[in-house]
Amino acid sequence: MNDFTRSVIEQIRKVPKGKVSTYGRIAELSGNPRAARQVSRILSSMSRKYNLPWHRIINSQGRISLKPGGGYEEQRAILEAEGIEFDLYGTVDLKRYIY
DNA sequence: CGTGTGACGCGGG
DNA sequence: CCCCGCGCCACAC
Repeated sequence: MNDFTRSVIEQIRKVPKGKVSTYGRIAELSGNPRAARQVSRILSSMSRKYNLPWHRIINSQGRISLKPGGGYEEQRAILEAEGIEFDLYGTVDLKRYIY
């Protein structure tokens, strides 16, 4: 595992319950602003093993990136259980919930 | 070693 | 808001 990956795991773990962050933001904090895609890949392949709060990472538009039937419902349910509110378009107010 | 694939992001229509 | 294109990048074939 490289330094970037280690940093991504560390940064994701810092996002507190009731807050969210974005793939791009985690990538920035980890030293590579252009690696948002890698962050998403790390989440999908290592969330279990490294016990990551994967559900707290959404896209830059404030929307869940998983597809309906592909995890969307689960992620949304967990976030709502943590107090995150979604508008009728499935968008969360990043100004309010970003970490 | 090319080619296709995303849990991405940004701009534009 | 939706849909596209383009750039980006590790990874599976």
